[in-house]
Amino acid sequence: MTLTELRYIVAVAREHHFGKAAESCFVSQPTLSVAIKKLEDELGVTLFERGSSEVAVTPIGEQVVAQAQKVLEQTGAIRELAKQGKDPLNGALRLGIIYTIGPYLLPEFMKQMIVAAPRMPLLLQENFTVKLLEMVKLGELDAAIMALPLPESGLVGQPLYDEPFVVAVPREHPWTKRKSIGAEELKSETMLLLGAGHCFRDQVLEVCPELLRFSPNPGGIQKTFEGSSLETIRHMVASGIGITVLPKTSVPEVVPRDSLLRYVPFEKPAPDRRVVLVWRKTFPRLAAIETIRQAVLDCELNGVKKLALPAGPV
Amino acid sequence: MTLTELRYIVAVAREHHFGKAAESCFVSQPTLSVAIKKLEDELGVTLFERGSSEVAVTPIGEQVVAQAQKVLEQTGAIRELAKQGKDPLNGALRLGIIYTIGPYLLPEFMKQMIVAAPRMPLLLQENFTVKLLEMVKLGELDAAIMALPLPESGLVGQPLYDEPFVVAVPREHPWTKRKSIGAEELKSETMLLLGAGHCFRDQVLEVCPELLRFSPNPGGIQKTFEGSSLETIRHMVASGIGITVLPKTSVPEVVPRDSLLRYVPFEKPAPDRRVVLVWRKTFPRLAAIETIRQAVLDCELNGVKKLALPAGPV
DNA sequence: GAGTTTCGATAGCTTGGATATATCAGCAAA
DNA sequence: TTTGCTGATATATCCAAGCTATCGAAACTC
Repeated sequence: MTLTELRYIVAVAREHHFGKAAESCFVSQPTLSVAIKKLEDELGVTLFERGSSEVAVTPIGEQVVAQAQKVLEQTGAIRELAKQGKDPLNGALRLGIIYTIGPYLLPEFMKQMIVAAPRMPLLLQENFTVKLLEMVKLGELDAAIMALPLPESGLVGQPLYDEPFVVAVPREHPWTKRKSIGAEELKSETMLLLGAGHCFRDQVLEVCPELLRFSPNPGGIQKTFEGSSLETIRHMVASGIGITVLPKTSVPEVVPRDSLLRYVPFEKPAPDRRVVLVWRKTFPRLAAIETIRQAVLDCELNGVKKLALPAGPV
Repeated sequence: MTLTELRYIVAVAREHHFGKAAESCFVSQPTLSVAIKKLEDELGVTLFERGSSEVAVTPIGEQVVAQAQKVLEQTGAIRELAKQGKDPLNGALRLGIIYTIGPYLLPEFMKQMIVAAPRMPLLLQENFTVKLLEMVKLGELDAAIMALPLPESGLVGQPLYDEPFVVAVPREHPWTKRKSIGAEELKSETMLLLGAGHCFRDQVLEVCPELLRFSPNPGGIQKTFEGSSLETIRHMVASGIGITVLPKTSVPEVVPRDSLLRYVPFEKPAPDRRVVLVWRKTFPRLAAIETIRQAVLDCELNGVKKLALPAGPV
């Protein structure tokens, strides 16, 4: 049984005439006759009673034709589904993002995406880098935004932007007078850090490895706060416990006069981190990926360097 | 799009593995891969995301596969329909029968049919020969039982039995003493006949053409009763208006003592009529036709000669 | 890290079936 | 009897579905 044969019998039932049915199917009359014979043989029933100058549909033929029409309608529905699903920018996309980027990138990013891909709702999830990588790999997420460096993952990624680090100090801190800070100076201060798992913690330690020498001494110069976020760290800095390092995108463009914090850049070349978009190499909706990348690049981001580098394995 | 391709994608969605899906479809893996590629190209969407050591179904793929399953179920329903409709003795059959046979054949015939083809209900219709022939020809009936001779009809028929005629007279009629009657003697009596359209009327006139010479004289020896039936004629004979000729099957096997009628056979060779079963040459349920014929032959019919002659054009 | 295994994609070939044209056979009307 | 219409049949052609063999990438093993 083939869909073509079903189309043929529906046409004959409609036209009551093999020749006209063949014409309406854009095939020759013998083609249609043979095909219907084949179907009748396969089903073991006579669908049409061929009389001279008239073709009658047998009772069983009526039933089969009606069912064939249903089948054809349902195949039409498949095409319809495909047509609607054809647009890669149509349908939800599951996007992961790390904790230290999400709160600062998403507000503007979502505005861009709603314009760029109004029919692609985003299912967002904040998590740690390693967890996001795993979820992308398992197909639980379609893509994720995170920062380098990444462990070997078998995924592909594309750089989005480089984001410098800045030092955040209390309003009364002596460094508020400074134009810039050297990385090695951090070790002389009480440094508040995110808990293990946050990649940003590791990135900061990378900038000033000497901080590690005092770890894991909770009463020492370096303090680690598990389960915390950059915002809670920021509040702690405001209270005068210590200082911290923040990614530039988390710092407001204009710091209000009454803010309890002040931000001081690093000496050039300022340490930074590279933010990338990663996805499975096999993910089929590449246009969706590109739209996300473009939406990020279109965001007004405080002091970052947008990148136009090719995608590659990460 | 083909049903085979739909089977393939359903298998892949089920197995999450091209090789196993191919195996379950009894084809080679390349065959299945190529077929799915072809369907994806035709629909313009990616149905499966081929990763290393796992195959994921895309969101649109999920929808398409679900719809494909519906289609396959519905095609299964076609096969099911065909299987049930395969038996020619399954499903109603529309049978016509002439007025002068129906009341006498049907009681026993229906008993036979219920045994021979319990799943083939009969839609019965009594009418005149010419009307029945027309309806069979137009496909409004599937078959009909009637008596020869027939006008050229383009149908095929098969003899069932030969039925002798008998003379019916009032109980007090002098012919009740006779062993047999000659056809030419009828013209001396007041003859009651069915109205025009009843073939039996013509068959009786054929037996004794001299009756026609007095027609259409309503006050004469021959009386015609339009809209009547053999039973009403019989009652009129009982009342003594005249005599009539009846087919043997309408005469009870044993005539009750208190009957107002008596039946006298014709001289040998007794005039008779041939009862046949007719159908369209193209009618596909030949087994149903044969079952009907056999059921008639199995009937206990009063003094008829069953026939075993081949079918032929009538 | 080299070798092995797994899995889907690709290449090349074979064959069956779907299609076409040409023709036939049956039937009805002229 | 002829003519025209209908679906069936014969034969040829060609595409596509199928196969085997092989590749390339990735993952696993030792």
